[in-house]
Amino acid sequence: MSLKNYALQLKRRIAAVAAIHFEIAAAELPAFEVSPSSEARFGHFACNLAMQLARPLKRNPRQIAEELAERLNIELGEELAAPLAPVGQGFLNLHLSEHLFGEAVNEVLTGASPFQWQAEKPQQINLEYVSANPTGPLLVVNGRAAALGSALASILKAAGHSVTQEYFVNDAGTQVIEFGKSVFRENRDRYREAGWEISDEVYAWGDDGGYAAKTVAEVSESVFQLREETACEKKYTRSAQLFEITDSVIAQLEFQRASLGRFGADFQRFYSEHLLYAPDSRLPYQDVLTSYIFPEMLDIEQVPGPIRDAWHTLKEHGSTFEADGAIWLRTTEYGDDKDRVIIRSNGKPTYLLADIAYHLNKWERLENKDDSGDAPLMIDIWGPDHYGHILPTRAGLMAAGLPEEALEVLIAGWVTFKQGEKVVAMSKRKGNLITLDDLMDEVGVDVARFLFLERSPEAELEFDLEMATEQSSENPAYYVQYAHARICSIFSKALEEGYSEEQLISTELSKIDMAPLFTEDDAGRRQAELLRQLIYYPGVIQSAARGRAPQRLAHYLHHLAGEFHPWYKMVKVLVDDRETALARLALCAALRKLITHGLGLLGLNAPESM
RNA sequence: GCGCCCGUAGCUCAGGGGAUAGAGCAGCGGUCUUCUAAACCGCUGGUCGGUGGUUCGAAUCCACCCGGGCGCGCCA
Repeated sequence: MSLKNYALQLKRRIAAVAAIHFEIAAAELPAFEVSPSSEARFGHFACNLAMQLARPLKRNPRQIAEELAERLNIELGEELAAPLAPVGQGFLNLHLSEHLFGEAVNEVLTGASPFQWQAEKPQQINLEYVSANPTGPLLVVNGRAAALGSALASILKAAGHSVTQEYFVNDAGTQVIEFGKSVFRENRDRYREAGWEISDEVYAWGDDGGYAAKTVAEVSESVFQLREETACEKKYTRSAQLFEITDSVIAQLEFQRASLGRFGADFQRFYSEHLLYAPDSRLPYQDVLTSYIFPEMLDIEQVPGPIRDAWHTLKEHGSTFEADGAIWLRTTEYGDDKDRVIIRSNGKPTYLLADIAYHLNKWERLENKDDSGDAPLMIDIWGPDHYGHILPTRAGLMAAGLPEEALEVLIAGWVTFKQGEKVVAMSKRKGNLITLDDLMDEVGVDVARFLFLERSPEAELEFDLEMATEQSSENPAYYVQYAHARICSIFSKALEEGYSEEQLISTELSKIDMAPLFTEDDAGRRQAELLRQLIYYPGVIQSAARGRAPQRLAHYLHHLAGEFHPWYKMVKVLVDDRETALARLALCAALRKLITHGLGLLGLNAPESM
């Protein structure tokens, strides 16, 4: 039995048998499933083909199932623990032979990467997530996107795809000016106290910065230190304002990167928006701002970067028109409900054009990288306030000649907070927000990640801070991790009790006969159940990848731990009967490997003790 | 008004055509002399928002309605 695609193989064999028996071309067979059985009494896999055939054959599904069962009993032979027989309206439940589980455990214990799936159509995927403005610390919503994106990246890789994780830095919008002003507002008195010369006119520049003191506090401190350390003369001039802006943005990005690293989000690339104006550092960041962002008017033809190329591409495709002094894109031709401005009447590009340029750039990089011929894919994870942006962006990409499926957008749903009974409202302007760093300090990385990941991505999520902190011992993340710690503890104990190191390594345990596990008592039933869950694991990864649904993996692990703990309580692994003990140790070793792997995909640790 | 998301146990949420709808928390009662009690066992808790439809089969798909959230800028 190959653990990884056993269900798929079964399905193919069943399809082949059915096609011959019912004289239907294989391609004409109705869609059917060989899916994990919902309950242990329904065996290991359930097949609904007979029910699906009822309509095309215009026959009773039970009868179809009878005939199918007869054929399959010959085909599957000794792989089945009991002959197939129709159940309910025509289910065929496959009860697998015990010896297959020995093979499965063997594969888990000896395989280099036993859960790594070989995708039928491996894709080059660019996964972009978080991409918060560099104008403040990362917030909890960003944390949700970070958990989601990094877990999804791992899951997609485990499902056989190739994934690049990317972060878009919005460092070329008017917000960065606001941010620089706000930082200056916090720092100007500090400068003066430290003996800096600042004219009243320059001082007033910070008056109307739009960001709250708390939001810019961390960066202000850091920029002030930088000035003190690097200034030739203590004079704050008008031109120093430019550096107040760029240094603030750069410092903020560094803080964000630190938070992301601590949270376990591993990006291969941070793509700065200002590169869309001037790529390959042809112009330093400061010059991009002064040349293209600060001026009131802009001639886009003078912009040397991808943002102009994107405009040209759209124009060449005949998708643009001029009206009211602005350049518009005919997004309505691709399903949008209104056309969109891409170049304002002052010549400056809108965010939509920048976003199109950025995605075209990503797409080019993907195509250059992909030599397999399979369609590459861009997946973006956006905040919930960007729903309205999906249609225009996709329409823009289609207008530039990309296929509709090129971009897939996932929305990370709202996160609200509850402190006991009170709902905590957050506002960026007021500055009473909870940052990702706050959250990590309060509940820890593992708990935060698990709480985010066990929810479906787009649904709203209410985060009960009291529950996550005070009652953290009853947290689902710990519940799964504790299962792992207990298994590790069993192995330590085994060494104390006279088992040798050599005896307990995976390659040795893989040779153990698993037959002692299949007893007729409660212990045997629970052991069979653990093995049943074990063989579903690769399918769970596959399903989580295909559905972009990390919560399926989180729930699976939770459920598996929920099978393990009662068994652990009821059954002693290190019993006197050596054969039973070794079989149970082999089971534990396989479960440990699985849990470590699964937690790893979600970005959680698998601690050896707790 | 148009579009998207959501409505499932007291609370927070899974399940998104399949069999008797699940978990955590909260509540009640038990369990450490035995590999970790961050655990286990038992009990309590549901018209899956409503009404119609499609289907052998609907919490799941479709239509309409009710309720909650968000989006509909020459902002990002």
